[in-house]
Amino acid sequence: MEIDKVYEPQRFEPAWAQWWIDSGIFRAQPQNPGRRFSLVIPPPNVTGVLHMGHMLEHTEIDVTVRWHRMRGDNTLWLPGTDHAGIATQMVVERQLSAEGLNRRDMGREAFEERVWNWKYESGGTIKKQMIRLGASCDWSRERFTLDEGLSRAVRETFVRLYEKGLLYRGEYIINWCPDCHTALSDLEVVHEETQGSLWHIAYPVNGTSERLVVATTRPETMLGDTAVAIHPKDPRYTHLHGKTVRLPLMERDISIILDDMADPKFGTGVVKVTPAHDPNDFEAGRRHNLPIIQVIDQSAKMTPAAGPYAGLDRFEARKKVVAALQEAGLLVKIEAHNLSIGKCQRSRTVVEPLVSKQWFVKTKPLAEPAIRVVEDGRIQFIPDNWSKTYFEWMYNIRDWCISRQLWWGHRIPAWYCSQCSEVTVARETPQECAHCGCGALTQDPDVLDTWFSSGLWPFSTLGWPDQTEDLQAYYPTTLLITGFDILFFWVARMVMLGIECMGDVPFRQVYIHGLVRDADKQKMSKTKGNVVDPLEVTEKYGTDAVRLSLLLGAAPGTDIVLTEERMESARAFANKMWNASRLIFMNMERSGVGAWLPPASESWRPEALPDSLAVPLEDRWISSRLNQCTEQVNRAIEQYRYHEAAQTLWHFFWHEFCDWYLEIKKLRFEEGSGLNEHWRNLLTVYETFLRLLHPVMPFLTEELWQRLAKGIEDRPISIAIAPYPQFKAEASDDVAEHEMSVLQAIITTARELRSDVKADPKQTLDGVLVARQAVSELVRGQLSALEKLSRMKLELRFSAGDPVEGVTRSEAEFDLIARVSPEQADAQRGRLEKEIEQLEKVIANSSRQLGDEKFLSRAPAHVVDGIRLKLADYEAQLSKNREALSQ
RNA sequence: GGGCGCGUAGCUCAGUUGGUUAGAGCGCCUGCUUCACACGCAGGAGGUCACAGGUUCGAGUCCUGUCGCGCCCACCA
Repeated sequence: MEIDKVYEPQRFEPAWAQWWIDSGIFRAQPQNPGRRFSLVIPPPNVTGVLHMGHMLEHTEIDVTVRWHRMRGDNTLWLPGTDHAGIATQMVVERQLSAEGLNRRDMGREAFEERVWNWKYESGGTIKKQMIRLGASCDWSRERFTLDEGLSRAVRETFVRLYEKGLLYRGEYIINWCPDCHTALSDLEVVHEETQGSLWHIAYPVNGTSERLVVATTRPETMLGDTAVAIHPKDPRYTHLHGKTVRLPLMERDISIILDDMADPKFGTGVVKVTPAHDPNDFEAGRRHNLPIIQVIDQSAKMTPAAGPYAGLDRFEARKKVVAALQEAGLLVKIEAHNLSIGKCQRSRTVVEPLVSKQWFVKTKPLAEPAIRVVEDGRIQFIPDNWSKTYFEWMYNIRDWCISRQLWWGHRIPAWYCSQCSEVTVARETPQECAHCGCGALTQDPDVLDTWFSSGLWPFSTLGWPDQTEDLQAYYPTTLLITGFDILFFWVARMVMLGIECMGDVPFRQVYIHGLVRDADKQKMSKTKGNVVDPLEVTEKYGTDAVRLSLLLGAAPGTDIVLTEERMESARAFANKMWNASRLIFMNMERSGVGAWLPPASESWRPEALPDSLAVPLEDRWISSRLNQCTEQVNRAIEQYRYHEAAQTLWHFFWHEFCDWYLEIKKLRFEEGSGLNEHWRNLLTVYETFLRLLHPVMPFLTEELWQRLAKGIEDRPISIAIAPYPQFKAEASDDVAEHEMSVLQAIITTARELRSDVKADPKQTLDGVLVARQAVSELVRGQLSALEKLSRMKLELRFSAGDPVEGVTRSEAEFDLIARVSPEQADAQRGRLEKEIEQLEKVIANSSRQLGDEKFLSRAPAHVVDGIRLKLADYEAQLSKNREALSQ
């Protein structure tokens, strides 16, 4: 059989496997309990995978499940959100394939350049310019969206919310990005701590000689001031209430208002009020019916209302304003001041609060039931503390600005009548105004926030608003796995919209995994350049190895550190898997064992050898261990403790199956008796383990399983649809586990002994094994295995007998004596002394506890008994060691 | 300002309801190319679990405080 000595994933992982590191184990489960945790990997005929945006754009490799389904065109489709980036990439990928190219061959940079060019050519920039010129735009933007079904769902939702009065269009102050030329939701604004200044400006009070000094971080906005505010109880200023001040530079009289917004302890206690350019001031303006004067426009240039400063950039205007104030002697002082300024998440431009007409969702009525379902436990967060974060946000939620002035996205299904100015909201393009009946309708040029449509994902992907079979079967789904970075953006909105549109929660549990971070624990980001490219590392280490290292790091509540070292060690495990399999396959060939699979539905209880009717100890042992492993893995997966599952699998295979079981089986094959039964037992365990490991390493296990099962008819087409191993109480074998642990102890002791006396590795040592009565049968039966694995020629005794020259090591069940020269024996003393020291320590510890009345009376019996037993062990061993040392 | 979390071996981290000599991977040291695997095998060193109190028969684990670090949210001009 030709199998490479070193694991080379490229040889058997299909090209699309590289896209596949983040699913399989993590999936939403259909409600049908019979199909719980059926593992899915794509059948062999799948030729391409379109992946979620986070892989391509953000390159945060989150270990995420996404419910997916097959499309008729042989493409595995992971329905994601409708980010324009994905849509664009999909279009470009199609173009490439028409040209006989693919993105992997052309490399990441070339591909991204091409994506960018296409975006550019297709109108992104043109649209921007058109907006700047004030032209209307009639682009059919929906051509960029992924799915007509989703567009329908979006329109349906919009209309429903509108009809229920949960949507409104209003003039409010919103976050505006002057570079992207669009409104942003609060969440899309990132705050950055910046060193700024606090300018103190004097406003002369009319009719007095007094001046009110205001403190501001944005002096240029003073051009749009329509009031100054003082605290109603601030004794310094209350006498000025009712008077007006003269707004410097603009020479406009504005009123003095009383408002809580002015904090007497901050600055001078006087606040300038610019309703057009500050959210706080906007609210204050509403309260006091102040006029709104917009002095900065959508491109962050000063408007004609700014008088002499019109046309200037806002930062330029700031300098000029400050200079003019200085000249007028109205600039009292400038203080250094740290403030956090809002920047656009996408373009990093400083956000300008602007008053404009936008669509908003009333979120309070949506948030209330969304809070309740988490309180009631109908949705459960894992780890649970995320629900606190969720509540925190939900309780303080503010209305959600959903209109965007971007060139892609779902267009808002609202039309404005040029006759009566009323709004018509409709699922399909209306022919006439719903209010006056005229036909002069213009559709709202804006599109919806991408998270609006993303929030519909749990049911829009299932065919909603149609009542499809999918919807019946899969909504609500059981589990969502995601990163906390989109808890508010996405998860919270799915919950709100799911309850609103479907009347039920979209999922029962939300598993929040950590973010993947680099070796320095930094969040991966393109700008930092610390991105681990999944394509590169899967190419280098293999998909399964990358996946395994992600899983090993995926402890709940912690971030996942992805380093080359971890991936190397995961690859080493894959290689171990590969080579152990090689050993098995080569020996199968040698023994003339053909393809073979155990009956999948049956227990893996090992079979007896015909000659003795005895079941080989190693088979009973490994079966019991595998059963334990199965239980632990199943439980770990159920509890989302993936790192534990992966580690358990690792330990079982490497340190039990390979280190002990295969080593013993190799000896059996040398002996050459009862081969069929040995094979049957070995392959049963091996095959079961492949199935157990499959969700963690889908490709490797599929490959090995297919080789094992080659030529067998009437079997599952893939390991993926073979049943997942389950714990079987009757498969536990405590006797075998104990007996095996004795054998392991003897062999380990022998190896330590060899090492201590610096025995030549090639030399077989002579020795005596004194076994206690309880294990006499065992060691007699397993003598040849003991001798080979310990490289000792052992004389078996069941009582001390004649004294033996050499070094002695003792355990509860046996003494092991190696015949060595006195010089070699001396080398052993160090270990004995150290062991004695340790034993004395733990004995003192245990004795102290057992002598403590309070401990005896209050500790549970099993703890006390456990310590008693241990103490007896320690003492026995201590005396043996002292004896050995005194020889 | 509010909220969440972290500090355990040189490094990266596990440690489930408090209980018997605190674990893993990587790295390090010694020996070994033994015909599955040097991406390996065998053996080994290395931790007063950030610090200080408290609860308890018993604390890495629970409570309080201190120090150090990280993240999220927030309209202090």
